[in-house]
Amino acid sequence: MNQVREYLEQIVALDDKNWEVFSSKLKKSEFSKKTVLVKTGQVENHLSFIEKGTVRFYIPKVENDITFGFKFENQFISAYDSFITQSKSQYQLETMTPTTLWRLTFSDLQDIYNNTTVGETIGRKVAENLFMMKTKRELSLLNDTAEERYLKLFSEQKRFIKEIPLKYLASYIGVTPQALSRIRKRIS
Amino acid sequence: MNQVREYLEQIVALDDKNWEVFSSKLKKSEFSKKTVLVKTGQVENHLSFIEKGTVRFYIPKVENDITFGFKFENQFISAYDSFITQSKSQYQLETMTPTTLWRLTFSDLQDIYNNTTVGETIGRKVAENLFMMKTKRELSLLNDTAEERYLKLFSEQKRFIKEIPLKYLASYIGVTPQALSRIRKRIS
DNA sequence: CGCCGAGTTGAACTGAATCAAGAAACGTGG
DNA sequence: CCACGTTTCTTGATTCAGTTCAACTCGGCG
Repeated sequence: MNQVREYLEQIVALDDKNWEVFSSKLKKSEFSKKTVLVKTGQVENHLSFIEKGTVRFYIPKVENDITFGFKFENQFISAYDSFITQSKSQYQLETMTPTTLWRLTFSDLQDIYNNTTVGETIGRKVAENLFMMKTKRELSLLNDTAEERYLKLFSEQKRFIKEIPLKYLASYIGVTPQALSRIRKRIS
Repeated sequence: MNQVREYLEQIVALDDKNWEVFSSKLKKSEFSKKTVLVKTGQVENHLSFIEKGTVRFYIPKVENDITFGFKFENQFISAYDSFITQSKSQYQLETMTPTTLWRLTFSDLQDIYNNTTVGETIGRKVAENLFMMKTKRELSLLNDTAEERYLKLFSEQKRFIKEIPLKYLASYIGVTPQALSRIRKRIS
């Protein structure tokens, strides 16, 4: 739980009273590998902080899923569009390893927004960060080759990337598994 | 200015007192066609609402710019990452037509965050919306063909798209102008 | 009127998709 | 803990969408 506080304090000053409200809502949950946390068509009801584990974001497809994100320990996860609009999710979240989460429900979060002085600020800054990351990603998809995206990913997240199956990485980069296999061969 | 209030009221309930604080900061500016509003390397100091006009988001390149967005009347614009982090912008904004903006500076916005009850909520919801739009775009870039992206754009923004030069649309869709020219020919 | 940028069209080339088959790794039950 | 079956990864051959280079047309505006 300290990990959560540390994370939040990077974003905004957090006194004990605010943290008290926030932390009183957090519930710890453990999930085994390959657990689907949010299914398409369901409404996301959680904002979760990963204490330990890896989570994949994807649109399920008969043949190959479209994987568009990975999150690791010390990051927040959610099918955030579904969560904030409380409408059906278009994509799924699934654990890739045994995973420990600290979770907040939608109504918990509304309470925090209403009963803390910093809740809205945290919410805003989190959304701003998400937006900036997506902007970076958009430009990478428009601008970089598949090979460049792979190399970037590798240099930024080496530790985790090595543990992710090639077929998911391929989809994230925007190519087929065969193509990524050949890219790897070429650059090694 | 009423347009701004109407826009904000779609996001959050806004009483006269809050609106008073907000609107007292707004300054109207007019720009001629092809004016660069933010240059790469500069820090964005404005959050602006388009009363009238069209603005293009792009990374300037010697040969072909990378155009990654268009905004039209009744939308907010900003090199938002630069604005919120107050660091150098990686991209530029440029008017494509004569444009009228209602503008807020960074410090104006901080005042609003501090002196209104709804400022932070608006900030959060705006960021959340930006995030959702980028998510949609990311999935389109991963999932759709260039042709599908063109058709979607066309069906969503027909009115404006017809006025945008092909070479910018091509870049936005992720292909060369020649390729888009052929796509158009094929589907017409 | 002439020029220049924007758009179109053609031809050759290329990176990645697709189809296919075999090798390696993985997990599950006996 | 091994054996089998399934999934993942690799490699090859073919196809295809889009790039690149180049030439030509069109329309605006200086």
